[in-house]
This record gives sequence, structure tokens and C-alpha cells, in this order.
Amino acid sequence: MTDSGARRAVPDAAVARLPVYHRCLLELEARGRDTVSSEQLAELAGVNAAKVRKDLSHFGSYGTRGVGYSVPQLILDLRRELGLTHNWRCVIVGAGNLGSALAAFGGFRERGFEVVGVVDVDPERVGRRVGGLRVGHEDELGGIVAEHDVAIGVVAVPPSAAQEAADRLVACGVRSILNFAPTVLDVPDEVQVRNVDLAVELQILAFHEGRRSDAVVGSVPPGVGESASA
Amino acid sequence: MTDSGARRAVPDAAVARLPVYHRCLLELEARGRDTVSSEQLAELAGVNAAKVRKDLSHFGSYGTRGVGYSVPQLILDLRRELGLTHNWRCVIVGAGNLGSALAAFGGFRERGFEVVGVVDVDPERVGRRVGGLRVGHEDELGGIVAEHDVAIGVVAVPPSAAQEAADRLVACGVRSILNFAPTVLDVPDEVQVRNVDLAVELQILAFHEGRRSDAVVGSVPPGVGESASA
DNA sequence: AGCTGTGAATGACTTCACAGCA
DNA sequence: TGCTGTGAAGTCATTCACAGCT
Repeated sequence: MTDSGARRAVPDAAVARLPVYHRCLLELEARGRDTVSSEQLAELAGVNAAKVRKDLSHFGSYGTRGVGYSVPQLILDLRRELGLTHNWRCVIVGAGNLGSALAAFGGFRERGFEVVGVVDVDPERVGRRVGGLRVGHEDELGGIVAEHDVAIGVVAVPPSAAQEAADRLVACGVRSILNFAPTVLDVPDEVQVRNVDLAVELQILAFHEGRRSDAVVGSVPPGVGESASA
Repeated sequence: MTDSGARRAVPDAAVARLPVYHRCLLELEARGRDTVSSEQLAELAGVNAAKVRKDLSHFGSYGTRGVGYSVPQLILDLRRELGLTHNWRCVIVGAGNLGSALAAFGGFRERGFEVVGVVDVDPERVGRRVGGLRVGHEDELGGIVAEHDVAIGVVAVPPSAAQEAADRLVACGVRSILNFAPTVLDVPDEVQVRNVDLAVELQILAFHEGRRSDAVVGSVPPGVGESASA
């Protein structure tokens, strides 16, 4: 697992933070800021300054000592590093509530992603429009992927149908999957999967919530106050 | 950061996996399985066996050597550990596409969570029904939280309104927030926040996707094949 | 004087490997 | 024999602390 081919450059934990920095920088740019220090960026991103500097150093980003980082330059560097120099095409499998919400979500386009298709097995849903797209039948998946050169598939179907959805995506040549179904997908090694299980997120919150002030009477254990960027 | 009060028991990384084990065990139980080995559970959860054993050992779970773990017993242990012995009440702020999808999502109830309210500022949306609930006005938030003893707030509003939504939740006494807005929320230390930024997930996929086979001609770098349970 | 970039120190998590119980 | 529970080793990530540029 992990990588292997080329040099390991950026640690996974850092990769997971780069998009957050990117987002904060876009905000700074919108406010007309031209430079930013690691300390300020850290504040915005909710991490500490040393981490910001280390993360950025992984891909040879060059700030200016005594000054900070150039906001536009750093945005470009991050875009390059994150592969956002072109738009990534995505297809959503499942046009239920979640799939529809994702398709209609405007935020993707601005951040480098374009939803080019939504499909579903249910004939009831085929033909509807969501987020400016017509819901296609699942059989059209191959055509959509080929036509738009889709790189990322989003699985937004019930758990019982998730493995099949993933299999179809893989068969069509998609090698990156974002899975919202509460199931571990079985895919070939060369396919990467990221899971977002909403109930898992809630359960993690509940775990910490359940550990507050328990037992220990009269104490005021300051809880957690952590922030997790899944 | 992190904890402080009581004894640190279970490492964060392990906590994040417990819900996944719990989910897999429910599946096993539904299939009538009575015992499971660490190896089998690991397979289902997409991790390795040593990790499963170590994770479970953190809260003194007792399996039987030579046999494995009792499925029903382990489910109970996990439920207790995750604080799922009672249902957690949640309230959703924001009745847009995502908020509505979350409210309508049936999967929560089965996993220990109950959505008891949905609110929005937009008068246009107030009064609509989503997932069996009437959308309330944001002013009703305090009443809903108090009445149902809500523990978890879900922020599903546009980024520009997210901080205000969080402030309101905190003011109402909610101390756990699941934030879907692409913004870092500023909250008091005793409030825990988990962020789910869908575009970030896509960007992480894109990062790895962009690193495939690059440059190195003719090589067949086996990519990533990782699985992240955010 | 201010802030980056980075080796070195610390800490967290994972994996190994095996003793020991059923 | 089979599988758990766990010290010990190994890997990865975070934080410190400071040299060095502007």
C-alpha cells in the first residue's frame, strides 16, 4: 500500500492539509491580501505555524524570510501540487438525496472539480434534472466516463448497492473513488478509495462527548476542543 | 489541545476506527455470525489484524484465545465505549440541499443518532418538511436544543453563514459540532468540531491521481490504493 | 527585527513477533 | 493448534529551536 513508484515526497498527513491551506489562501486573496506569514495562515487553517512551514517546505515552496509567503504565488504552487491546474471531471452514482445534493452543490466547480454526470438505476429517477444535469441510467456510465474523461467517481448509493457501483466505476476505468456508503469497498490495488461515512463522524463526536466530566465528580475536565479535517 | 482531564485511554486514531468495527459487527450479526477473529474483522474493516487487536485491547475487550471475539458481546462493548447506549439528539442548521439530504438520511437512526430539528434563516424554507420534520426558523434553535437535550449540532449552511451558525449552537449550549461548511470555525475550547469538507476530499484524491505514472516512462507504479476513513 | 526553512528531539501510531491461554 | 493480548521495534508525524536570509 501507500505509494511506491516515484519518490515519496509529501507525507499523507500533510497532503490532507494542503487543500485547507489552499482554501484559506483563496479567502485571503479575495480580501486583497498579498502576503501571509506562516503564523497567520496557521491561525486561519486551525493548525500551528511550524506545521504550516514544514508542510509547505515539502514541495519546495519559497517564502521570503522576514516577510512571509506571496499569496498568489502560493496559490499557484498549491494548485500545481494538488493537480488543480485543470478541472477534474467527476461522475456521481446515485441520485438520491445525497447524490442530488452533491450534484447541485456549487462549491466544487470553484475548487477544481466538475460534475459531468449523475446516474441511477432507478427508472423513476432517470431523466430528472439535478444541478443542471439530467440523471442518466447506470448503463450510460461507461459512455459518460469515456466521453468526458472522468477521473473521479462518487458513490452515493445505499450500502447494499455500493460494491456494485464501485465495480462498475472500476470497469469503466475510474481509478479514484469517493465513497459515501457505509461499506468498505473491495477494489483493485491501483484504485484509491476515500470513505466519508457521516454516521462515523457523528460517532466520533459522541465518543468524546461521552467522555466529558464523567465519573469524576466536581472536576471540570476541559474536554477536547479538537478539530479534525477529514 | 487533545484531552487532559481523565486518563488518556484510547488513542484518537483508534477511536476513529471503532465506529467502522461497530458497523462491520452489525453486518456480521445480521448474517447470524456468532464469533469473529481479528483477522476476519480486519478484512471487513479494511485494516490489518494486529491493529484490530490493539484497538480493541485499549478498552479491555476480552476475546477468547483460540476462538476469537463474541460478536454480540463486542457490539455491546463498542456501543458502551462509543457512548451509543442511548440515542444522541442532533439538530441541523441549514435546510439547503445538503441539510435536507442529511435530515432525510435514514441511516443515522440505526446507528445511534436522531435528528430532532432542522432550522434555516430563509423564510422561504421555514415550514417545509424534510425527512418527516418541519423546518423551523433559526430563532427556534434554542427551544429545540433545550426541549430535546440536543448534544450535537450539524452545520450545513454556506461558508459565509457558518461561523454565525456555530456561534448560535454554542450559545444554545451545544458542545459538539459537525461542520460541513468549508471554513474553520472559531469556537471555545470546550466545544469540539469535526470538519467534513467535500471538496477537500476530492482534492486529496486528485493529488494522488495526479501523481500516477508521471514522468517515469514505462514504469507501472501501483498507485495508492489507500483507504481513508475520515 | 522578522520570518522562513530545517535538522534534531519528541511523541504518536503501526507493525512485528511471540508468550500464553483455551 | 489457533488466536488473543502485548511488549518491543519500527515507522511516521509533530514540535522545537535556531541558523540564516531579507
